[in-house]
Amino acid sequence: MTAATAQPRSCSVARTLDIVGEKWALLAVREVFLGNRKFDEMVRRTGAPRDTLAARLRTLVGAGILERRQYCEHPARYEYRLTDAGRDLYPVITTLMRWGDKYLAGDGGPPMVLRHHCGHPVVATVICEACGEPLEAGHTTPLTAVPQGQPAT
Amino acid sequence: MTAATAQPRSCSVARTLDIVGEKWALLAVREVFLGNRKFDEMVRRTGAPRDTLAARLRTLVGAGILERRQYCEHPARYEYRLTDAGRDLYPVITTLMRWGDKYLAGDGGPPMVLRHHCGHPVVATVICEACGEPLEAGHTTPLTAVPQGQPAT
DNA sequence: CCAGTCAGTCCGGAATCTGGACTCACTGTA
DNA sequence: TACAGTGAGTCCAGATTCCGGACTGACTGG
Repeated sequence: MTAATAQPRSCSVARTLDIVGEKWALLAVREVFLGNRKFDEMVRRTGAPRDTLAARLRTLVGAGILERRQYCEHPARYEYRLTDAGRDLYPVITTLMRWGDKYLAGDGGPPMVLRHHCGHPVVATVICEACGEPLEAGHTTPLTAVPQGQPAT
Repeated sequence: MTAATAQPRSCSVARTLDIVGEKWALLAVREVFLGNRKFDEMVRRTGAPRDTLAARLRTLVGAGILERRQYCEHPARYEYRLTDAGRDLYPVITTLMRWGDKYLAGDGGPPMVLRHHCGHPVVATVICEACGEPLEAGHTTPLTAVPQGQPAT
């Protein structure tokens, strides 16, 4: 057994991406955050193939991120609601959004702006909970037995 | 033309996911953050198929997130480094990590811990840059012409 | 009666993913 | 000199997934 057979790193990022690491999954969650909880509405707003979206929603429900709830008996109609775990994905969505706003906005700025209840447009910033300082790559070091390379640039 | 033909929402989240909305892409970026800049090392640490990783790295370089740099002439050897845009993905990675730490950690807690230079383990928190308050789904409302549903739960 | 909504399923072809083998061009060890 | 190992990929064929569009079934509203 040489170094070539080293096992992949076990890490929360990888585990999380196994569930939501796919375009349509996260876009479905975005839609629910925006208040669109119905299947057809999500299809229209995301542009996902109906088949694929149905599969993703099943995964998300199975993972405890969304809850499928019947809101009408005849005919049977369902809506998808965020669980606590789903609501905790909000930071992921907003940080993705901020990155896109910065690097992919065309002329005329970001295509969608959220307003925070403080009155300002939402600009999501990530801080270290302990000290309140903005998190930067160079300011963190891994604390694991698994060998790492040099700390990030 | 009925409502059924409504165009998908144009949004920074969707645009960003077109680039990094795939498991291996983000795991490759994670590796570079951890200091592993070489192709073979990334293959080992992520577990990605070499082919797929090579394709993702090309995409990431094309998108300006990574930079492919030759560090040895004979034989030709390359490493991948983060650009400014790549470094700005750190918040995305850390928020994904926090979610996984909370919902997917098995017994014995998170598989990897980062230490912030303040001395504490990193716990990434997202705040509104304007007011400093933690961002929550219920505290934001979309400001767009595109029709939305009811605000998120 | 007709159109529309809603929540999907079904289909077949296209695209992508996967693991493994293979290629060069070295370097380091025996 | 031979052999093993590293590094950065490419190539392949089979499996899987994705995609768009058509379809279903149970309604509602005009």
